[in-house]
Amino acid sequence: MIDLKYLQNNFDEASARLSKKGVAPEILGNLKELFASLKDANSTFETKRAEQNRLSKLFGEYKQKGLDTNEIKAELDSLKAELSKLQDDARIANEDLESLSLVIPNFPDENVPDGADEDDNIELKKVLRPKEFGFEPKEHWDLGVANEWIDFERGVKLAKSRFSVLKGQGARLERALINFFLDTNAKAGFEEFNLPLMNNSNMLLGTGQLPKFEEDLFKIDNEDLYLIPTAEVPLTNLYNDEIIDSSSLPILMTAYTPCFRKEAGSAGRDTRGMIRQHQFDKVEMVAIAHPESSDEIFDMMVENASNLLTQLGLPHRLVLLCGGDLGFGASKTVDIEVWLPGQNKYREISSISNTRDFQARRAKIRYKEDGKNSFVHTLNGSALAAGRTLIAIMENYQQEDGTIAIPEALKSYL
RNA sequence: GGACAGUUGGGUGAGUUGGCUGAAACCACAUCCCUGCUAAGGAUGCGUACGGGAAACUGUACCGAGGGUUCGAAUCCCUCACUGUCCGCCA
Repeated sequence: MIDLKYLQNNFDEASARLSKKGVAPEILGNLKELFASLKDANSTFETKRAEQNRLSKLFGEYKQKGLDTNEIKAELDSLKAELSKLQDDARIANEDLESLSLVIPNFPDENVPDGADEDDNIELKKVLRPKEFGFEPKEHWDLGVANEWIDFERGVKLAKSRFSVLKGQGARLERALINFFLDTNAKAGFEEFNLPLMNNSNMLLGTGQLPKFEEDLFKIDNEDLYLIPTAEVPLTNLYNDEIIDSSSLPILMTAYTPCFRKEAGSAGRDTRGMIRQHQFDKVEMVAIAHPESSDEIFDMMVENASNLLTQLGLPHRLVLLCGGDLGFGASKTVDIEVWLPGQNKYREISSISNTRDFQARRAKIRYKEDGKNSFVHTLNGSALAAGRTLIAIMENYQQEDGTIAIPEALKSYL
């Protein structure tokens, strides 16, 4: 959630910043008005309520002393009627404000480039050079089936399309990757967690998946529970509604979880292969940071994720997302894209974002410093998406005879 | 799934014949004093959010959530959620 006081006091600046994300100024104008009318409604209500409290107390005292209370009673009766309406007004104003403010995206950082979509993203750097194959490199779905690492048909039989089965060496390799990621993250200072894979709606609201993106989530029938689309949700919300002593910051966390996504808006995209699945394995990093150090931690997280690919010998590049491609809650995002020789292109394998205080406001995560409470900054990033890393290994380490070599860094894990 | 009990501030835990309790007491924590040796004693402070005020301070809301009764509810009533214990079932 954006800072509504800031919006109110710096409207032009705020709306210029949000236009980068394609938010129309009129919508922000509405938001500002709703905020003003909530304050109005509250203050009217509070004044009357104070009066009621005062008279009510007096009423009690009169009763005790056996004085005549008729006059006070009459006043209180009329106040009561008034208050019930004022309270409704305030409640409605609050609901209106909330329903709009929760679907307004976060401000992009100043240095986020303008742009509409991924074509306007900026490549920051390339790491490792794609190797030359002396033959035509195959795509992972061919390699996966030929080596009996992936069984697409049976995945569909068990569930539906966009589900697959890993088997034998493929399954072992993915498990090795997960362990390698977790161990490496731990060395970088991230504490490991094992988390509920279903979270309630308030948690999804906290990290920003709800209310706007409900159609992307798998919901459990008759329960206030959703399958998590990323470990960012439970990790960040570990501190939901908590106040952290500033001396404990930053808090660095990592977790392996399966992730579940409906991919509602992706019909027809990546239908073949294992790139875009309803369920996939991912190791996530989350940081809860002091606002002053969140940029530094962001860079460290990008470095850490990139380093994982480097250790695996996988060529990749870092991309700074433009305003139009930036996610709902992010103020800044660097994507890491791994080279897939079979597809002959770079594909996203990690996305590291600083949401600044956007999620912290929704999830009420604060830190206490010198007796004062302020919102923390929250950051998240994949390190890494295990399924896509497996794909990258298959395509980059394929050999002319169709078999797949094992990266040196993983050998101790197999 | 069945039965009973419970849900109060960072923790333990009073308050359940409705108003003097946003909340005792104790612990923890912070600052200070005393004192001195790895202890003890004393003083003060110490929930969150929003609003007013330069500040001191002050108004409103919050005692699991929502609704009701009442001039007034942590305290009475209803619904729901969660937790604990016992039983059943189970990896």
